[in-house]
Amino acid sequence: MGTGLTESTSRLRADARRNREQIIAAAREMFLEQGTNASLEEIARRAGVGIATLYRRFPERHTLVQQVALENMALVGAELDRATAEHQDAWNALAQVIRRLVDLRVGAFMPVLALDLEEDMRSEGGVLKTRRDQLLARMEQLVRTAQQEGQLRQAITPIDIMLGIIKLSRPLPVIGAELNARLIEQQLELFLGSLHAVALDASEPLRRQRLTLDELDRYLETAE
Amino acid sequence: MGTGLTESTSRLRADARRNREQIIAAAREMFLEQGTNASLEEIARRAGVGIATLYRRFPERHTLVQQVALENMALVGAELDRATAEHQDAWNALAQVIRRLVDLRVGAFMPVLALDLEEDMRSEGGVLKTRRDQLLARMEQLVRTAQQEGQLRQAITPIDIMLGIIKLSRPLPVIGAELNARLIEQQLELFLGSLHAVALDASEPLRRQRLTLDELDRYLETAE
Amino acid sequence: MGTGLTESTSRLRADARRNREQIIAAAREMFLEQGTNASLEEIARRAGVGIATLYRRFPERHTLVQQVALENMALVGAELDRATAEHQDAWNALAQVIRRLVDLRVGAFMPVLALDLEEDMRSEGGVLKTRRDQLLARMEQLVRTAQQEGQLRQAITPIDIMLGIIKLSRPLPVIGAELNARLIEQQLELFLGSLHAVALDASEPLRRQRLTLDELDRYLETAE
Amino acid sequence: MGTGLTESTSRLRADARRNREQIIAAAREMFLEQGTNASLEEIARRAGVGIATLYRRFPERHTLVQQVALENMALVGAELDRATAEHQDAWNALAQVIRRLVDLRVGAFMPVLALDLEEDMRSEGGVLKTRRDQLLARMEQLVRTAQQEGQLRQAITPIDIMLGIIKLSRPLPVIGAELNARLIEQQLELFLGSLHAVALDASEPLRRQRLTLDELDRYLETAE
DNA sequence: TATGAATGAGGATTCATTCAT
DNA sequence: CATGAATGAATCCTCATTCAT
Repeated sequence: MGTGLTESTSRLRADARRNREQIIAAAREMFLEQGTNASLEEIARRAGVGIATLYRRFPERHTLVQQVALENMALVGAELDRATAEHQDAWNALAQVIRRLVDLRVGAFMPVLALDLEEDMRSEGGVLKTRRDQLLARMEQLVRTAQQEGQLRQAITPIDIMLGIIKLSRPLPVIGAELNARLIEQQLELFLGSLHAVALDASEPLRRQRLTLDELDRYLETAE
Repeated sequence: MGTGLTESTSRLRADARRNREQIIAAAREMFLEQGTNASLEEIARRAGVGIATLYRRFPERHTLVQQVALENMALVGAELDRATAEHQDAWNALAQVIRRLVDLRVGAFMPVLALDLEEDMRSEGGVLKTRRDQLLARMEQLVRTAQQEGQLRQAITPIDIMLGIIKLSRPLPVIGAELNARLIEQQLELFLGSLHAVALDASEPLRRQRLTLDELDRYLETAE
Repeated sequence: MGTGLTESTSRLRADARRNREQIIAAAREMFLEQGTNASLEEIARRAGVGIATLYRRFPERHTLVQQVALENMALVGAELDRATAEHQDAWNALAQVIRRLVDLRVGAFMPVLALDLEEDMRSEGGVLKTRRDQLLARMEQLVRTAQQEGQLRQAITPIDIMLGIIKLSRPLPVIGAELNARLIEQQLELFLGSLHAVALDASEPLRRQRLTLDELDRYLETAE
Repeated sequence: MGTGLTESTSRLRADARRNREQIIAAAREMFLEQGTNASLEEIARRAGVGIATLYRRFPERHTLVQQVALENMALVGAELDRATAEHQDAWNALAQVIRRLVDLRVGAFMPVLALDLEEDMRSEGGVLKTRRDQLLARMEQLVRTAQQEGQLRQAITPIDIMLGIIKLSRPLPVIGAELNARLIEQQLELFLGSLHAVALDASEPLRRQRLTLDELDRYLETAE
């Protein structure tokens, strides 16, 4: 319920808060395009603020990455609530949450794994770690239930799921956010299929739009 | 057969050839550790040559990446031969080839996708493109056959497979080559499972060693 | 008496005066540790006020340096009174004043020399210059008398004395205030000896604690 | 004799060596004017080379400071030889060496004391430390002998001498090299006087040109 | 009046890339 | 051919200083 970092935020001056939000928005974009090593100066430029303003809010690159991740996690938390409310069975709830985590690219903001404890533990009471562990705990719960339901393959571990999310989320360099989005969508259902335990009919279609080679080429040409 | 870049190579002086090989070996290492944006100067250093020597052989970073990829592809070509020779059924041959491509991290050297046509077409007669298309053609053949066999899900396209290979191959930054190897291995069988059409028993184990959270943490601690 | 800056000070609101004093205290500390180029923001932080508050009181770094020096000078003025009251002979009075000036590090706050006339003349009626000239005048008086007494070497000028004080007072960077204090003490008596005219017995001890190499090393190790 | 760093230098390409020398010359100037934290970019500019060239030769600021100090020390070593050859008595030899050390501003290049062991020990086999210790050893020898001769005050330690040299050598900021030179000269003889054990006649003049207040003011005005 | 916010400028440092030997 | 030298451009980061609340 909105504790922690988010609170201190609400005491900012109006203009400062707007700046903060613009920076985070720009950062999310850039990180998704170029990875978390994207140029901070470029982020500031896109956000329409001076570089020093960015540094005032986020003294280290790490802090900025964290905040973006945190905001995403908050969203995911809400989605978890919704997914469990909307779905009777654990498998469908789990699948929906995975889709959300991938859509928000949460994994893209955890370069040294979602499991990179080191930095997080130090920083401000480990808020990020705490949040992530809450998510993980709920996910583990879903995993176990889904396996009891017989819908999730027994061999799957939460690590598999986090890793899959991270690998899916990481953007390929150079090709731009749009194509990356298309590619991620392309692979997502495949990944979900690899988790699902139900007997697959060889001919069963994937729940997605098919990406053709032609379409791919068209993206690459415009990206150039 | 054997056209293109490889040929000109054989006309190099003995020492020049040795240099070339050392550079490529060093580059492969560095690219796997740090991605294809790794410092060229550092590559030259590891190879034991001057930076200018590297530039003489590989006038652009792109050229170097290509060469590493090419060498890998040659190996994969051979593996394709072997796989089809060794396996009666297309599915098992395909699976073996995918394993090889991932093991060699071919995808890691295709930052702008294996499908990045643009640069390749310009460069020296598009050797890379040609080679890749040969591989793709053979792979498409396998895909179709495996689907006729009823072993490969109908919905799968060659693009899915290439994308999967690329995403699997890309190393996560910072955590080192060793842990990356472990993680890739971890996900590989999962990916193969997502392709396979056979009815899965929910309890069927994956063909792999399970990575535990503890083990993961141990890696991260030493990496630090 | 009591003209200039000091007066306007007394008209400040109570809290404003407290702020002013805290800033000056923090500034003295920082200047002694890091020189007069120390970060103003850090000074404000130590003083517990906002940076803008500091700027309101001291629109330029120069002003702040001046004020610290001025406060010190006031103290020294009082010491001059006391020294001449307590000592019959000019030499001992002079020596005591020099000790006080060094102890208060007056010289450390005169980066462009106590003799830097330029800035001072412009600033608020040259208060600093006036005060300093008063001190210098009294010191010159002492110098002349001490020379007539035959206790101070004839060749010595007030400039020598001011210079000596300044050079002694300036802290060496990086090594911290404590070791600097020790080193200054170490050299002070040596300096006084260089002024004194009395025939020195080669074996006469200096009035000070001897600093050994070992002790010095210990300081440096902890400072690290 | 000429071992260590100096040698590797001689294998540089002709133009590279010239650059190196220009950088060191510019650095010496700047360090004397502004201290060892002077802007490296400005040094490169004055030396007429690009900033990266400076970094190639001197990867850390520390290295550059060291080299300047080393070159000075080599000169001082030679002077030590000459001083002991030219002077029968230890006192006069010692005094001459002190004058040389101050003239070359050796102390100005030892911000954390000539005794700053830490950094030096790490760097390239501690060449600087070795050199300095050689000088110190010879100086200690002179100190002892001069005390036995009855010319040097018993209470004086080598630390006193090094400290004096350092404090004398450190330039006052802002006022430029020329005035600093004048001021140092002004105080040098005073310092030597503080060491000497002979009975001083109160009226004995110092061996130096007297600096008047008027002259000082003239310097400051032009410096502005 | 007191404050935090915002900003630009300047310095450090690293690389890709071209040149001279 | 092989090399090391030189360079500029880009980024990170810190401060002094001014503005808006």
